[in-house]
Amino acid sequence: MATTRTDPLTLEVVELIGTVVARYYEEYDQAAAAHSLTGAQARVLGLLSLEPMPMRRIAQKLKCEPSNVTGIVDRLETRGLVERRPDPADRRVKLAAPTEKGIDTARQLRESLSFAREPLAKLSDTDRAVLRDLLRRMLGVDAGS
Amino acid sequence: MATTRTDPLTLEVVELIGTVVARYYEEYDQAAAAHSLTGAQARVLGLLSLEPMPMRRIAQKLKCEPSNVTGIVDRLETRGLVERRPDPADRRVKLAAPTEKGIDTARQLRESLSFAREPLAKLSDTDRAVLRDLLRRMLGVDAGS
DNA sequence: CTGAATATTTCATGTTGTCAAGTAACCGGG
DNA sequence: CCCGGTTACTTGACAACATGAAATATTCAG
Repeated sequence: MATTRTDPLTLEVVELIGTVVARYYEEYDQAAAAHSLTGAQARVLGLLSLEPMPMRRIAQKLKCEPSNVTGIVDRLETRGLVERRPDPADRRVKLAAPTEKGIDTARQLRESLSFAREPLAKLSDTDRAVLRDLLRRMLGVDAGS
Repeated sequence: MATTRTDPLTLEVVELIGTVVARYYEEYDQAAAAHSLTGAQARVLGLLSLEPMPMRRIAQKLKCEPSNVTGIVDRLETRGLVERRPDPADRRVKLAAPTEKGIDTARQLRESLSFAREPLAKLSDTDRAVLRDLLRRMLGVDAGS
């Protein structure tokens, strides 16, 4: 622990990761803003474009209160990007699902996210594989995932 | 660009980085919350603990409007963590500087940020050096920085 | 000295976030 | 069947964060 604070290598890596995080958010918000969406709205729309899901689960994914999701989905619904459907299996549940327009917007969003291109383009395939392995180990992800 | 969307290796790396970003923010907010600070407040306090600076510059660092910074510094000032000082060189400018209590809080915050320890501890020194080099190249940072 | 530019604040407004309370629906044991 | 506990979602009140426009004070160039 004393090591952690004083080790310059670790400090630099942490700082670099901080820079990556900042750039990631910056690009994400920019891409969202280009569609007049906030970051939170873009994130929810992205989630739903993979698979419609109950409000509850959106809150779990976003790590926030369900009441918060109500508002975000409200705004997406007002803009015609998302709709609420009843869950045939449980009438308490409302499934949020993207409309066609929502799916299209989500696709454009994904494509305009230059993060995947810009910084990673500077690395060779081998480099990327090494980076992947390091990140996996760092995050404790098993290779199968 | 078609490459970017279809290359599974790149996609996985982007996803891993997304996970890193999420975990980074999660830990940051947790550490801040432990001191009853919001993420934004902790970030500003961290900035100022390195060096007092004008409101304007805080806004530039945070990439937000100066009027926003007014509120955040207001709240930090109310809690006695930060104070506004006149800039002797320019009477328009107000320098935000941490109080002793603020410096102490910032130090505790830095130390409680386990991100540096937890995930990176899983890597050897050699691994960390490789990771550092990859991130540097990815971000286009010159080694001297 | 005058007028443009800069630093900060204030105000109005909208989004995100929490928490507590309310409504509707499920589900188990009697 | 029905009753109590749980779950899903919404609503309302409130704080923080974010933007933009307008106001104030100061600097600076001409």
